[in-house]
Amino acid sequence: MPPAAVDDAQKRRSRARRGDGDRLRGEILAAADALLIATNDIATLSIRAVASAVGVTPPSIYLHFADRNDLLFAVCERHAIQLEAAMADAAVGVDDPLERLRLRGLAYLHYGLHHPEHYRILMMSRPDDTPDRFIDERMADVAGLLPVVEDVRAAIDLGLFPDQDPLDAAKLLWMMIHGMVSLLISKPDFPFPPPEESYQRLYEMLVAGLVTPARAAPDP
Amino acid sequence: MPPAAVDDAQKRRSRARRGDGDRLRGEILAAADALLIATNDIATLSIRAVASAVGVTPPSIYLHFADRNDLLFAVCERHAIQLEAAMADAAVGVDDPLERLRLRGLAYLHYGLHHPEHYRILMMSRPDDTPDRFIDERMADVAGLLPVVEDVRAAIDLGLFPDQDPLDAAKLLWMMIHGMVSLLISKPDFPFPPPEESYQRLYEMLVAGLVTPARAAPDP
DNA sequence: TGTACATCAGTGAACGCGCGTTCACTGATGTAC
DNA sequence: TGTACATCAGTGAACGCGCGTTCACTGATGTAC
Repeated sequence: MPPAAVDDAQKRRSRARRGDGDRLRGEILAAADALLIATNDIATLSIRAVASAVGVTPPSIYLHFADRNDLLFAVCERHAIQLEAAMADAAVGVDDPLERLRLRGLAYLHYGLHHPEHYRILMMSRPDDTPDRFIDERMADVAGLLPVVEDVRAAIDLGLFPDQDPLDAAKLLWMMIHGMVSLLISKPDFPFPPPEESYQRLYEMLVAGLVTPARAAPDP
Repeated sequence: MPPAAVDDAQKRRSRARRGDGDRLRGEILAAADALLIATNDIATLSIRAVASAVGVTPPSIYLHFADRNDLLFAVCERHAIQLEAAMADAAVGVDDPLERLRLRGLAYLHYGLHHPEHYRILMMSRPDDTPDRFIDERMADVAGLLPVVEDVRAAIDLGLFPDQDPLDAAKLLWMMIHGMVSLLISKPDFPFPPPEESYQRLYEMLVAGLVTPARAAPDP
């Protein structure tokens, strides 16, 4: 006789034990994530689709999430954490602040390209589609902005960058890498150069300036 | 007695004359545009909503557009032309290629900020939401990229820029200004510096480089 | 050890909605004679 | 100038769909005695 408690998850999940009412919550989030990766379309993340992927009826979702928006919010949270982690890992063991910045940006680029729909939700949603309060307080972390600010500050302290507001500089860097990621995502058929190449050129442009030194810093 | 042919447009439009079957088409596009500006949400651009705004029944739309996607495509076309015109006007009468580039970018920024939903459709849509074939052939013009390429080429010829592929450089510039516009649109509550200020700093960064000259071009 | 009861994770059916699209049609406008 | 007819811009009603959400419920799990 088959063990009844095995989570077969294919057609009908086993009922949660009294204690772990939160088990379903985790499964819902995982299913939503998988669905998002599979379809690459946030519109397919309907309550019904998620419920069916988990093997549960739609009303069950409401046991764990107030409404669809709340579910999407939770999914956002996961991705934000993933992106932050990727950016944090990228700079581990590297001392040069300039190189740290380059690597963080590269990690950001890769995250966006490998999780386009996640990135789209996080960074490209219509503001009113984003769950309430997600932007204001969370956004600075979401973008992984704080470590970048630290790197910029370190670069200034070392005399690598001219003196400037590190936070403003970090925001500007965010804008630029976001431009690259979001355009590559939205226009996949446009003949952009390979992402790594574009990134390298962006980096060089920023470091050296676009204009030939003769004009940038005229010799007296 | 009131003239019967007056287009009262409020409740029931007068029937088009035999010749100008295309009259309705123009009215549909205008209404779609107005609706988009008013609601700032492409989702409200349903066949029904547009028809009702024009004062016509939904099936009438199909007399002029194959389907909803086709209508959205036509709306895109309008906006693309607007954006191109704004960028073209911006550089009129200016000789310095660097200044031309700066002004074109500024016009792009302003267009995006003043028509966020138009910009969103043009540049931030999920690729499969964009009407077929709009991207590939049209996109280079849509972004107003060709004039930018010319300016970059001129800058190179004058020795202002180091020798490089002008088209690739233009694509990179596009990415950067797009990053600014799209992030400002998507995160209106995030404490970015004022757009003009960010733009000025971006421009300076590009021209002079982010890194202090000492490191960028070490003196022998 | 055995029974009555409370808990609460998950169900099944239904609601009302707005949507894109279709179809057979109507009736004013214009044309041929 | 007058009448029969063709054209075709626009209509009205309906289709089938998937959606978010609600409600009263069921029945296995755990607890009290």
